[in-house]
Amino acid sequence: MWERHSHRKCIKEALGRAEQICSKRKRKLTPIRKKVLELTWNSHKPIKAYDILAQLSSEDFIEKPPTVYRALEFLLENNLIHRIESQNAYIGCNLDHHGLDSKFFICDECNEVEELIEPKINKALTEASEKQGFIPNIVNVEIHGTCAQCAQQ
Amino acid sequence: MWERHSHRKCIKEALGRAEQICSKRKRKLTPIRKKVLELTWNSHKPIKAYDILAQLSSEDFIEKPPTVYRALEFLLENNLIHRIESQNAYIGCNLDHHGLDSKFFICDECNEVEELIEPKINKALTEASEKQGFIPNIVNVEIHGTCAQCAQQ
DNA sequence: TATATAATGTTATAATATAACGTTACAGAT
DNA sequence: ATCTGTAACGTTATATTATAACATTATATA
Repeated sequence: MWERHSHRKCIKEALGRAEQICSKRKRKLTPIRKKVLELTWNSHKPIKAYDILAQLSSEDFIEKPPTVYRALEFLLENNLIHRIESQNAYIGCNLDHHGLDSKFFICDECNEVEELIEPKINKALTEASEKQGFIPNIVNVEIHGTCAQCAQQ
Repeated sequence: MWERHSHRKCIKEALGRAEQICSKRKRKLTPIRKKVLELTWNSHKPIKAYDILAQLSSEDFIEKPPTVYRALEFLLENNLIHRIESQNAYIGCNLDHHGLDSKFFICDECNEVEELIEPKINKALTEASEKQGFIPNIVNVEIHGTCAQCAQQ
């Protein structure tokens, strides 16, 4: 899926967008937060909290779990990253979320994750909720399987 | 949602169904597995592995983590329970799954969980997958919000 | 009965995450 | 410019969730 894209540009865009969002919301994208965000963009694969920790340690950042979890919390709150629940891992987000919903294709072969926006899925979810009288707040959809790239091989 | 149902009957049905499924598949529903399954049915709220452990200890069962996790693994494999990923918790399942997909309404007020089967959601998910060339295997949908019961209050 | 496999027992430890409290940085009020 | 409150970060400790690895026991069936 991603093998030909310019990933450097990808990271740069993500960071630029993060700066914008934070300044709009008057939140600070501090060096630590920025670094953690960068690490979630190192690839299109989810990264684990303790792997982030290890990477920070190898640079001149402080290396205690709370540092990482606080940065992750901040980034999650601002929709700059998401948590892949089925993997206890985190991944950068570059989409505009209307609501608090996210949906992922997770390839079990190469472990790449692609986030998608698909109004038809949202519509089906909303309708099902209404049918139950359930008022949805946060929706998370994780679809595990094989990506197009890996399926070809 | 559930306040008026006969929960004893609910558990009994779940256990009966589990016996059937296991015998059909030639898998053994041993005392430990049965007990763990029962505990996931104690309420319609997800239960944590270490809470199961605590309950087992208070009876005459052995009380080590692997015991519980093995039982959970067996029950998961046979679709007798599901894992609520956003809570690291487990809940009994009484539905027939055609594929490896599950969808939950999770009430953030009372913590009750309702599993649903909704072909329209599956259709939307399948179509989105096809559009990407993604071959889905396991699908998990967790919808957090407020249930009808709690919304009324 | 022999034997292979499944299930369980047991010890230890890995992996993930948070509590609690102290210190520093910084924005806005005076 | 200083005061002051809040946000951010540092630090220690510990809680929570899960698995590895190997020993023992139970069970089915050849």
